[in-house]
Amino acid sequence: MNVRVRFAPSPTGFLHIGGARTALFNWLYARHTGGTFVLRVEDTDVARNTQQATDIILDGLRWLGLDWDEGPVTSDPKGPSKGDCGPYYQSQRKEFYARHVRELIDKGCAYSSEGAIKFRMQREAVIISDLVVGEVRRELTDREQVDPDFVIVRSDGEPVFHLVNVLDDMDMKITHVIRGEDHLSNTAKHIALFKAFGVEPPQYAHIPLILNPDGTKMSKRDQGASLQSYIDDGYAPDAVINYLCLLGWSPKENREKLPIQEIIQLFDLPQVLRHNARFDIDKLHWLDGEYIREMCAERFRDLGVQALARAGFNIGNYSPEYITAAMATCNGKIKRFGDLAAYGGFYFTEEVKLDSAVIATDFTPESKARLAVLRNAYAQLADFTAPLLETTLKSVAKEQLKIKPGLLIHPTRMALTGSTVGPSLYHLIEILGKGRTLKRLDVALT
RNA sequence: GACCCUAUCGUCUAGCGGUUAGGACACUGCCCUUUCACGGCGGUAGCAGGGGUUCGAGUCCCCUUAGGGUCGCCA
Repeated sequence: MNVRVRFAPSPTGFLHIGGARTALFNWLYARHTGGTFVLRVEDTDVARNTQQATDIILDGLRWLGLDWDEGPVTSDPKGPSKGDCGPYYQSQRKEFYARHVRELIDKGCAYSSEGAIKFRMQREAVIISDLVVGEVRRELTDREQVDPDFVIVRSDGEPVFHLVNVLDDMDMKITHVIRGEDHLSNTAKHIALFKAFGVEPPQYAHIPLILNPDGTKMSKRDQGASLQSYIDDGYAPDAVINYLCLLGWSPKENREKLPIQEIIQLFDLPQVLRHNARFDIDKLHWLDGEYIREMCAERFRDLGVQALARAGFNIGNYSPEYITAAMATCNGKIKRFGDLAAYGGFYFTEEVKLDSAVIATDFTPESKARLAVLRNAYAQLADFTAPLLETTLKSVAKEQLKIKPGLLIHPTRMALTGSTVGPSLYHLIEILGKGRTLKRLDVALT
């Protein structure tokens, strides 16, 4: 059987991290089985859905590297698409829905009620055979006992989610519906709808939800709910993907970090866990650091430059060689690119900001006197390279000042970078160059 | 209120009747070290509770409790 799965987001203006994982699991299953990954945009709510909102979805999926085999090419509902089951925007499928609603009415499966059209739902329990959860016998709730029928077309003529979702899955020949567990109860309605159309329902796989760290449902407004926040904080997409895979699924054998190709190979639906998982930002942070550390110098530099540009640095003012060298000293030291500005931003600003508290503690008259000695020693160096900078500093400390190098190292770092943490001191000085180094030392000495 | 799902360290998980209950993140002790980070060696911490089944239960069954989801003219 040719597997066909789909991700069917509604353009609400942001891509939920849980939605991103649903997309990921669909994508993984498609890639694992050699099937087809379809993207369908459920833009039935005209008032709320804008092209801009759709771009957020498309760009988010692209950022994650989740390419779709069928679906829209642009955020324009009337624009081009790939695949034979289009249009892939629900706003463009009105005729199709209307036709099938008539079919339901003709069959006696649906009827008008107060201007809306309702589906005649069965009263018996529905058996849902789920690849993840197992067999579920879904009984009617007390309210449903009173009226099991549900609206499929609103009184304003707009078809509702349950109907269009089923109709499109049917039309797009979706074989496996992989979605959040919040849809499990609704699946009874969907199965009944499929039956009414005389079509065999797809296989279902309801995956557990991603919860907040405190165990509550992660809603739009919660911290970290939007994929955009991870993009903004400078996480690497492959790290985010890897982390998301670890929520509700395990590669076993005590493995945590593994390449996407291997995940594709190992991933399968029956092994997906049944219980919800809390989002652990600390672990993502760690994983991201692992990915960043293994980046080649070029990728690190390029992503670093992007992050600094986002943070407002004018890196265009510096030479490519300078940028490359500066970035090389930060490579492997940060855990996410959002931290780069604080870590290596001093390379790209002409004035180091020293707060008054630091000046009071680090630049006492005593330490200033020591710094002045170092400044003069450095001023006489013709060769401003790391090994010489190191031996010079150490000899100034030990032989001239008779102190431990650390007492000189720390104020020097503070004067040059404005921070107690940062890249290797001597390499940083070499890159900064004699001009900037002396200038910054002078500023600290005043 | 009803219906559905779920339950191993704080968190993510391995475990699929017999284990000293393993790993990772986080936290933490020591070592390394010019900072930070990395790395190395340790440590704290878990089977929600109660009944069964069984020679034997984290693993199977039931109940309770707790958490999550659903019951919309939202998706």
